[in-house]
Amino acid sequence: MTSEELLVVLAAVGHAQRLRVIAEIAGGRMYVSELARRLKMSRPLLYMHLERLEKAGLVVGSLELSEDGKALKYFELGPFDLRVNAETIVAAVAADAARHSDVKGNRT
Amino acid sequence: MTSEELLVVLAAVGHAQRLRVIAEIAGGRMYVSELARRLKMSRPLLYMHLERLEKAGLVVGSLELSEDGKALKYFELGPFDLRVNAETIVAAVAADAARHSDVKGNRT
DNA sequence: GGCATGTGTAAGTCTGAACTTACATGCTTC
DNA sequence: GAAGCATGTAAGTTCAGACTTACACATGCC
Repeated sequence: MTSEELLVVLAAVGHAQRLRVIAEIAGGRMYVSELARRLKMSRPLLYMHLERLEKAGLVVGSLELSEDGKALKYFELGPFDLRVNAETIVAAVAADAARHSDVKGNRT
Repeated sequence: MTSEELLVVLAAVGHAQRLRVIAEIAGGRMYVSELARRLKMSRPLLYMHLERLEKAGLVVGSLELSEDGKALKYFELGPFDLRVNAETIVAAVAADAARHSDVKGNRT
């Protein structure tokens, strides 16, 4: 895992609103508008956060059609279990250095 | 652990420069100016990052006197091993809610 | 004294993320 | 066709954090 990949996750999870989003979704999948009401957050804002979380692989969204024909975008938690310690971080940063010297796909 | 405490750590670690700082210090304790040279980062900037990391408990600083009388501020890694998963996050957010209702120190 | 090396901080800029308001679209139901 | 509820996005503002330059101060050495 490169530090870039690690950062995407850490930066995504390092925000109060997004922690709340994750905690809420952890209780079960939910569509965006419903989630916005629960968290008392504007929908566009929630949208932004969800995008960020999704890019980090922390949540997964899927657009579905409800029985009464409404399009609902459901989100649920993606599987993640990250360990944050010196070892993880050193490995990630080292992976960057490796990638930089690894210009043409040759491995060390 | 409240989400606030969790956020201090996650936000601290969720930054490229600070990951580099941690990775560098992981190789052994080092004083600020030396660290700044290694990372090719201005000292005041590094200072800011170190403060942030220290507040999060990720690094520990100690001002020491070198043999030739110079004051050197050494930093080393603090012990940390954080698990980032749904469980951790839910627990942290729940801790907040508990604290809010827990106005007078009574526990649920 | 002057220069090197170190710590510590103040003040300012600048950029990107967070957040708001607003509007487009689509589908039902009355 | 108007109202209600949903998704999706565009445009603007606001603000905190990142970053720079600059300075004050101390010590050791030539």
